[in-house]
Amino acid sequence: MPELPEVETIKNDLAPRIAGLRFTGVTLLSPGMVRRPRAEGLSPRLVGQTIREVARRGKYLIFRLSNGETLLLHLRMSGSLLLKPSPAQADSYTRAIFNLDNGLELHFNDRRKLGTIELVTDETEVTGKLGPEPLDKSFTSEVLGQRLSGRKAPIKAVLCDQTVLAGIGNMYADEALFSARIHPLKPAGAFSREEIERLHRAIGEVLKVAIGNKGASISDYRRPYGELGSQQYFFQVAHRGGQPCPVCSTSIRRIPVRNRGTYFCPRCQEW
DNA sequence: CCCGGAACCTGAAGGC
DNA sequence: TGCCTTCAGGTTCCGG
Repeated sequence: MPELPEVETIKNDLAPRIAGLRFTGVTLLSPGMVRRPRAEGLSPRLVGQTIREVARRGKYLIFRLSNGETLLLHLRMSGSLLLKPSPAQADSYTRAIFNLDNGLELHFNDRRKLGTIELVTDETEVTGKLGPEPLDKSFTSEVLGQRLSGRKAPIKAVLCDQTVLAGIGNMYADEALFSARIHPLKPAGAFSREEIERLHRAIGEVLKVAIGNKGASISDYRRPYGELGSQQYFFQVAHRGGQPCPVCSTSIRRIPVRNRGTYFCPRCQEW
């Protein structure tokens, strides 16, 4: 599942290969994934535009275009972006093909069709409600404390709320909470300053390590040339239910939080 | 505003 | 072998 480290890896892989290229065609195999404009309106507005810049905000992959407009892709749970030499064979999960003027094709593959494609004049129409970027210098532990204050929902759920903090999802929320030794069900607004500082540090470290490992290929995630990430081999608790905690060897538990599989060590993360 | 649950979507995995 | 159910989890919507 692509979260911040996976999208960051895709951005880093794609940017040097496609920045400066021009879109020469778009084929929509699952038009329903286009949120705006209407699917028929996408191609006329996109074709002919040059990619000025490839960026990331939260879990959105952003293509800033020469005419000032912005193409935003979201991979949701099962999406991937593959860069292939043209003509490339679409497979059964290919939902959109973007042709580029140097003969490359960008394939948006998505088993479950939950990914989204948006082309907008003002990208804040899409990203405006996102919380801070967790790796920005301006994201301090004070900011984290302020964002959590007053909230009674489980910290795990609040960490996954993109309007609170952008880019963290199920896997990295579990990893950050383990690293900070915080129980996932504790109310988000009830932490001491020391616990918030621990959580803040854990979020930064977990994300940076995962980016260094090029993301986690738990299910469908692939890098643009089809390579896997390696972060899945280094997870401490995520997707490791029943296995021993790497710190204390207690069996890692899996509980539902907001209907999401949540992994934690009941000893290291005592209530 | 905040919270929790359902819905979206479809292939993979597991039970019988 | 095959049918059926459950699971996966990012986001949005809805009711309380």
